[in-house]
Amino acid sequence: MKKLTRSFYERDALEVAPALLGKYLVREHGGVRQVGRVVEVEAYLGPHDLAAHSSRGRTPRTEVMFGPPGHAYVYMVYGLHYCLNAVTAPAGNAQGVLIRAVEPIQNLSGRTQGPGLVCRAFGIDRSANGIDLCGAGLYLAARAEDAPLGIVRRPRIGVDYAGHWARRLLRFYVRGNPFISRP
DNA sequence: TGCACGATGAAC
DNA sequence: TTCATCGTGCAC
Repeated sequence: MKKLTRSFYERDALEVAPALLGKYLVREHGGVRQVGRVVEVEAYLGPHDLAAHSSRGRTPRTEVMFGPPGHAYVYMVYGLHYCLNAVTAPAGNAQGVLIRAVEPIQNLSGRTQGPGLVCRAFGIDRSANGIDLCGAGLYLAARAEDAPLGIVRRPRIGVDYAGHWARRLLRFYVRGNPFISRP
């Protein structure tokens, strides 16, 4: 497997999101290696995207989003769950791609069909916020034989408050994959 | 300093 | 469809 490099992330989230499908999310800690195949993602396009956290400006929480690409933006939702994003585009653009679901490949227990469940299965919490995805510990990687995938585009989930941004087709998933959070 | 509300998941 | 649960962001 080949770890994705900074340049992979240094592009518009609209481009990075579908490119992440079929890639592998890897976490190595305590001598254990967990692997999941990314099957569902959402793109958040920056401060002008009213569904993106960065649309409220640079705050302590969104600081990482405004930073350099290839870093993990992890936040808590509903006081209960964590969500993992990869920061994309050059620093200051405040874009990101939310990892919504993975297909379990190695050392993952429990369901992984939803952003909160992905973090739970990988043991990802607030302490992972800001981690460099181009380093060790937590990263995304590609396999050599990368067969082309059927990709489905849908509106993002849980962002109905975002006006017309809620209707844009910024959610991407692998066609026919049984591990997506919902059709 | 207080308060309304989530980029969710599970139960009913 | 409802509820759990708490950090954030914004209104006073």
